[in-house]
Amino acid sequence: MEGSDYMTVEKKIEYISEILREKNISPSLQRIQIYKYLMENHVHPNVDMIYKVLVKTIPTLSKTTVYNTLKLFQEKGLVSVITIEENEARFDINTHLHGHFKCINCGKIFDFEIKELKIESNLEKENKIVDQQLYIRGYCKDCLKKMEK
Amino acid sequence: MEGSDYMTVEKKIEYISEILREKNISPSLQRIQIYKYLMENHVHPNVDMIYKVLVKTIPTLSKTTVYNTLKLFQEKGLVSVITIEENEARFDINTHLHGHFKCINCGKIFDFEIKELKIESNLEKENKIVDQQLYIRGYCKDCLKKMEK
DNA sequence: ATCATTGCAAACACTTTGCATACGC
DNA sequence: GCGTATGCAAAGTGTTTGCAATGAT
Repeated sequence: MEGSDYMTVEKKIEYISEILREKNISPSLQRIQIYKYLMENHVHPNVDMIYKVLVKTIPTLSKTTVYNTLKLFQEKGLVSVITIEENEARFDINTHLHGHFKCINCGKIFDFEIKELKIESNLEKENKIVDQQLYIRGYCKDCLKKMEK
Repeated sequence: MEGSDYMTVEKKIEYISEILREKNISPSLQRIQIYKYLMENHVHPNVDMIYKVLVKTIPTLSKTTVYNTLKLFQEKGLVSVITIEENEARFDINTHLHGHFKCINCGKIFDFEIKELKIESNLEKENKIVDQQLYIRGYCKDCLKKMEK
């Protein structure tokens, strides 16, 4: 729901609280703010990025809480973990299926659209799919231009 | 080339040496054995699994060498890194595009076939793709059966 | 008062780095 | 003999764990 951009802060907090309650998560300040950050910043942040931004408004915040909360969100299907980086987890609010491209030169990660994806029909029938991720690694447009010079 | 299953050890070593030389990698004992292991064991091993098996035949082997070698192979496009696990890298000989399913209950990882995949045409035109990975996380057939009971 | 949540500090595990030793042409 | 490859030990880094303090009902 992208209409959330136009909500007042209070309405947004109530909206997020409701999402959390639906998943049986009690809406604490920390949890609301972490969800709000992910909702407003589709930048595939890692734990440190989330922590550094939120600790400014919640000075007592600890990284453990960020870890705990993201793990909880993940278990409840609210966020998906992007493991395209080899050394750290990144997080994204669960939206429709889309791919992630990572530039192996500048490190940038961006989304791309998946138009069609067909896999073995048995896989979907026999197993229970929780999460799908398509990763592409390579050199991005901008880096290719710089390399030509 | 699956005919490699029927090769004598000597022929296989010569075959691997040639693959390495083509990529400007001097075929040392360690490098050959690591490549051979990946060629014969499509089990998406992590560094430790490779190390523990090979140290039996190469007692002086160190994990650093396994790390170095896999990084080199990766740079030269001989192996692809599977980052479906959140805490460790796994490795696979580069073959045709296929997906990896990871059971979030038992931890098993297995391959599946991708029948069709269409992404934004601009992505392929404008950027240079080096590696593609499709990951699906969920509950596998066997674990679902056990859960029913 | 009780149970859940938070957060500090220490422990863990995978990976990288620095540097000395050994190897190969 | 000289450049490359190897491997040990130490350091680095993201993440988890144990447990005490805090907060909510």
